[in-house]
Amino acid sequence: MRIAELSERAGVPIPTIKYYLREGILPRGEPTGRNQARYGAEHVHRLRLIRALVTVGGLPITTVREVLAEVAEPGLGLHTKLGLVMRRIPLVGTDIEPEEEDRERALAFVARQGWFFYEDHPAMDALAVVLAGHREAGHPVDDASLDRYAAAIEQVARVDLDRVGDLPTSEEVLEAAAAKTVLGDTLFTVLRRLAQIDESAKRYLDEDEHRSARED
Amino acid sequence: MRIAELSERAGVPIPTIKYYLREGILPRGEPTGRNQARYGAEHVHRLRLIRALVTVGGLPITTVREVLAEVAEPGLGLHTKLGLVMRRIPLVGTDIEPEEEDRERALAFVARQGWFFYEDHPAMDALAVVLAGHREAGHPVDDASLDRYAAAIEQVARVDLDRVGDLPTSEEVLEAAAAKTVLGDTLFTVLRRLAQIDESAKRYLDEDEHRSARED
DNA sequence: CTCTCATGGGTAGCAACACTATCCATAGTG
DNA sequence: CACTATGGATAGTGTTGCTACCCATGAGAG
Repeated sequence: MRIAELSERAGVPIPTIKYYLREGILPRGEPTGRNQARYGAEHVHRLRLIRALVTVGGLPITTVREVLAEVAEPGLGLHTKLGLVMRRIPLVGTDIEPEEEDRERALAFVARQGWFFYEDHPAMDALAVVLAGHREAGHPVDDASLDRYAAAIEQVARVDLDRVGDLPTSEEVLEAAAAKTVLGDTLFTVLRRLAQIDESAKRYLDEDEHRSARED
Repeated sequence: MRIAELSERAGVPIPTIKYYLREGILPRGEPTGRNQARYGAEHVHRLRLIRALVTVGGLPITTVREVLAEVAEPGLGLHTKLGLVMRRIPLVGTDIEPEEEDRERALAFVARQGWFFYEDHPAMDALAVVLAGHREAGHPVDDASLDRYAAAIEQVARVDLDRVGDLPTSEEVLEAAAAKTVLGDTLFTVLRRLAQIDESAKRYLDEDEHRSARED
């Protein structure tokens, strides 16, 4: 197919497709002449993936390029490779500089959970930054809450990894992992909000009704 | 204190403070003359809160204004008010239009969990959008995974609401809830990444080591 | 009281980001 | 053979979150 059909099928405007081609996040089609190229189903799939990562996952274009390039790069074991892909996905817009105190809490936390971790992993930095952010905002997180979160999150990570492993090629595993991580972050945020609504309703809804009854 | 000291204590440059004043997300100081005003500790606190919401939570400035304005607005019961504050916090950059199928799955999901919900709540739309995103990206989420996520998230929401309720004034409760929701989204993402690393290590690290041993 | 520098307030400018629009030589198509 | 579509490049646009500059006024040092 040519660009018009690709645009049609993926639901992405032609100028945007050209932009992605320029940026190297969508591979060029197979050239069939000086100014013609043929695109395939994999281009449609890639475009839809990019759109989802950008709009739903909120990933910057440059990161999409890095992540997809890393996925395509062959070699190494699955855990190692997965780790490399994950490192590309940004976690926090660093501007807040964590104190030593925050870094120590981050380390103590993972140690307390008995989690396997790398001391210099960006996610560890990010944890320190987030703890610092809470503290600076005047709403610090206490260790007890952190530990209760951790117990729940372990379940989540188990689900995350469960279905991914049995895909045929390691490139498919990596793409699925990247997509499910990025989109899963958003999914997760949404589910948390829904669960909060439920929890808040269970705790305070009666109260509110009594209150508005009193106000009548 | 005057602006220089405020800037110093909050760690925010003077031009940025002026910008926040213009945008109405930082209240004006008490005027002491035609071009003088006095700022207090509450301004320092507010500035730090704004910085955390923007840099760690990734909230747009306009949303910060809306959220803080909503928190300051008095009246109504706590659940109702909390709901109004939460509605201000954006969940997804809508560009993907969910299919009927996605909306139905979203509704079926909350019904299956027995969660209290509002059919037209932005979080319900967001869930449909996220499900659509996964599907369009070629990595749909199955109901079984969704349900397992839900079980874990219920725990999280319980922790979220546990410590907030016993603050003295309802404005404090609301600010805390808003801050912990926004910053908590980021915290959560980071914890998930750390838990994924642990889970991936537990599953694949041995494999990787054997593999690199074979490659020696 | 005067000199100097800081302040509040406003307007304009800037860098990054994610597209869009325009242009042009060439290809495919009726 | 006319005429639209294509690939490729270069330039422009709108939004966001600041940053720089300007100016009249005010505070504080000497």
